[in-house]
Amino acid sequence: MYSVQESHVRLAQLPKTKYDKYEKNTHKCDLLIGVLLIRWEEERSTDGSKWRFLEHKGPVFAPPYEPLPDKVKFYYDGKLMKLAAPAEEVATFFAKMLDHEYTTKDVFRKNFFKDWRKEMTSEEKSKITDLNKCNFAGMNEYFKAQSEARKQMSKEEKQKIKEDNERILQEYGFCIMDNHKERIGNFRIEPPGLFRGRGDHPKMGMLKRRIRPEDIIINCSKDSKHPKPPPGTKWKEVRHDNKVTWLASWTENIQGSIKYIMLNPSSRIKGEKDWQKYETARRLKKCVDRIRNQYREDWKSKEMRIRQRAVALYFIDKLALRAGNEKEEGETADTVGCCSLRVEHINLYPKLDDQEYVVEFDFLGKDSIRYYNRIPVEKRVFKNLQLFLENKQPGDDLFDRLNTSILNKHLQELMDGLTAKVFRTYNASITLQQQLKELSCCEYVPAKILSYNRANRAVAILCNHQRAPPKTFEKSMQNLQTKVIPARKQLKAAKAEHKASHDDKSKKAVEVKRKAVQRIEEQLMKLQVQATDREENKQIALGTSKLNYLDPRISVAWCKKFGIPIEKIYNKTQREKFAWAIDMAEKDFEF
DNA sequence: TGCTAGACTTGTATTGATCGTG
DNA sequence: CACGATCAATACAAGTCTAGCA
Repeated sequence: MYSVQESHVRLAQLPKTKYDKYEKNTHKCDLLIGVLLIRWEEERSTDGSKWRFLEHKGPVFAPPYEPLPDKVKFYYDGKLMKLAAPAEEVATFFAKMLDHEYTTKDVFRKNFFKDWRKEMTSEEKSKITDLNKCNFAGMNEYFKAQSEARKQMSKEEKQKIKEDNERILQEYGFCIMDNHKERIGNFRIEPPGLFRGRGDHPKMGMLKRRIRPEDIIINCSKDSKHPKPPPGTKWKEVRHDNKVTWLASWTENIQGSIKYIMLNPSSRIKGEKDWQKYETARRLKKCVDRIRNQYREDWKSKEMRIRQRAVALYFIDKLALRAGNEKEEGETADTVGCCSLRVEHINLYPKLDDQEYVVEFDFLGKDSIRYYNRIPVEKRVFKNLQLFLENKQPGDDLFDRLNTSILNKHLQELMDGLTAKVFRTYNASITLQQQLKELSCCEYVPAKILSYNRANRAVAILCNHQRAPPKTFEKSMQNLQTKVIPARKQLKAAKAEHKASHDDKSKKAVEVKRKAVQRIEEQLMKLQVQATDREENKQIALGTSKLNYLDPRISVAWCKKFGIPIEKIYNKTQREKFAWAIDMAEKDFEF
């Protein structure tokens, strides 16, 4: 009926011709194949359907709760108490987190306690009225011992677990979409637990309830073998919607939002979408000058809404800010993006140090990561901002005549498929390309990698992808330094010996020493490069931009141009995700 | 026009596996 | 070979954006 093919095999075999027609209009590939592929492409996109055939085995559920052994004690107000399973389970969620800062936060404790009480029997409920009187220490110790025991398991036991996991992966971790076997991204249902919101989240500590088959909607094709629910249970629904890409979904109880099971980034469906994203960004490259001129003109508009739109777009373009959708107050942490900036988030300085018209940004963005930046802007922008601030309170919207929907509608008119986030993709990718051109230095491979990382870093800084310095940072830096010093000494010694051996005219010995010197020199250089890289990377996270913003073809082309093995830039998973680019891009690829 | 549900991308934190070293 | 450091994989939260409805 259909043939099953490994995804990466297909990617390696097929796309050359298929992608070529998008890369260059002139392709030398077989015309017939080209035509077929074009038809295949069109078939795929015209009616919005994402697949024709989809078969999978459904999700893997969290294991049922196993009550604690009797030796594990819980005390309330100093008195021993045995909890019934439902309340005990929720108590273990809290007990496991005792070392975490969360459990000291008022909001977390309050939310937890409220939801915990809902799981109690009426007797438990009447006794347990104060979280401060609960003693979870016994439970906490038990779980610590458990995790310790897991670490101490014998090789055989560990091997057994590994094999079991592998078996589950093989059975549930793949699906068949159209003619290919594809890896599923998250085939396990999230287990119950306490909700851990980021930042100042009003719902932190609430109980994330257990998901049952009755909560799950299955999506697959009619003519496939439908997944079976676990014995004695039923799915909420089985549907056959090929306009969407997900295999299963359920509604989560904290925010009431929908969670999905979808395919791995290595899958065709994700890869094509990713590629499309970068093609949109490349189209923006062609018209970005026009758009920039346009918004600069709009700074002078008679209409306030147009000026606001133009200034916001300028920020999105220049600073790579996110769009900034409105959020429901009290449902989530108070974070903002460009369109939702408030008066309190910026400061204006007509003069600051030796710069004019400086705007200072200070706000919490996605995941409550702080964005702090001071930048000089053009006088017109500055004057506009002053105007927007007139008669406003700190809590008022900076752009009161603008939201993401208005902005995106405008962008759509400027270019087909253009939205606010395309600017982030475009600016990230173009920055990488430029930086790679500027920074590329000597032939030494580790130094080349360093310059790649620097280019990557420039992007991460632009996108504000920060991280807290790793806890082990100082120590690992020291470790590196202690390696560098002996290497220096050795080098010196080797050089001296080398020189000395010239005298005895034993050519062989000289050669040996020369090699030794060279080896140590290389080692030393490698260490120094490593140390520099790490220092510069202290509080910047490179992963997010590498995975989501940088057109992988730029990196692939760079590798090909300088003969750098792709493995130095992308690990196995990343190579799978970017298989399309690795296959497609030649050394002269231009973003 | 505004609102919401839904689908999909992006992001950090945590967990698990692997690697290099004493 | 045990151990900690490091890197990769996983988990899941938090964004963006669209479509459809009143």
